Amino acid sequence: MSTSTTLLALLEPGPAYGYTLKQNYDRWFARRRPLAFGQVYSTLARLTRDGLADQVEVESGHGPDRRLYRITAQGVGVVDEWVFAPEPPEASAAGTLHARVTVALLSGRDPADVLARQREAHLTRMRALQAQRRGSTGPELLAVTYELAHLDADLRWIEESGARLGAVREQLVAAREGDDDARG
Amino acid sequence: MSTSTTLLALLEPGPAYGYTLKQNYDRWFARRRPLAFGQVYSTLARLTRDGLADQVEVESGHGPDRRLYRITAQGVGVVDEWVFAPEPPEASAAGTLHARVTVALLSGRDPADVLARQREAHLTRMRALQAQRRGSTGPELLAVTYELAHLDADLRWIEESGARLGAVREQLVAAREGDDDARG
DNA sequence: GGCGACTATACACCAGGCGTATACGCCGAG
DNA sequence: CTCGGCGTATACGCCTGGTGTATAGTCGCC
Repeated sequence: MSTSTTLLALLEPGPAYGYTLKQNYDRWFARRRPLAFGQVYSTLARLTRDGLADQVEVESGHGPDRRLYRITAQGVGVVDEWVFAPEPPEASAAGTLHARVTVALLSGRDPADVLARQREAHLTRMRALQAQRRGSTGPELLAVTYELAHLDADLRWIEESGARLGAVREQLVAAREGDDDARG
Repeated sequence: MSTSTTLLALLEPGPAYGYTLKQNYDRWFARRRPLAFGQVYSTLARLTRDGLADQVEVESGHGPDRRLYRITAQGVGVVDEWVFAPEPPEASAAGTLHARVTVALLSGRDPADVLARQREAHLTRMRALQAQRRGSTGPELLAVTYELAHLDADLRWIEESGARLGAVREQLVAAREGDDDARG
């Protein structure tokens, strides 16, 4: 939902072609999630079908038809809602790190190793971002800061969890023994 | 990739039916991402096709055929790699909050309002989690702590960004004026 | 005069995800 | 005893999102 709504939002300042839309997208959001040309057109088709955008003009002649898309009033409503509606709770912690640690615990792999490797990768990435941050202003500064904040959150969690792994493992074993589930 | 690998990992302790697999999944990961029954079977089909799992037995007679699935050696390798490989950088900041603030800035909506609403929602959620946390041990404590850490990261970013919004907006307007792009 | 870069779109395909249909057994209410 | 609901178990169809590739004209340049 996020990608299509983002594209829709980029139509708000005025009508645009799929191609220019993609260029604008790259300018602001490529850092967060790269986007293929192909997807722009399928997304525009869906938005049109759903009444959130419409084709204002089809300019034919030189090359392929150029289709000018415009956001509808309904589309503006959707963007509006998306922008201001707080994220639902579960989306806040969507990373896979926690899942990976859980799997390690369940499968007898060493979770401390998982944490250690992730910690190294994060530290490397943070150093790069901190360097980049010093030269940044405006929107880029916002983006860099956002990523740094979440890497930092992961690091704190890594420290805290690392200290607790022993206790967690015991809990888990106990929980499993309470089972007697049907397993071949 | 994460969901299918997670299911695969749950096959490691021993062969299982799709149904029991889903129950096990719910037990450990439902908090993070709910999973429909339907998806379990299509995922198992893909895993089988790709040689990461195979059918060990088809038990027919009472009701629908019960199919027992087993992880293959290759499957174990895939889980192993996934568990220990650090997440790629871009995945760390996958939330939409930053995107929503950017859209607000681009579209003339009030980004401070976006931040304020998200802040309220986060604070509410955090109070609930902190209460839950006091009664938690083991794996659940890990999960709660993980989410809390990321909510906290968002809050810090919200504070920091809020103070900088004026400067960011200027940067953004300047960048746009440097354009003269082909727009309607 | 042909080659590459840029503008512009369409199409086919795959994975992931959601809802619903199907089928059997068991158990309690009436 | 039978009917309906619940638990076990799987299959199927459909949609969204995402990726790659084909197509086609235009422009500049050597």
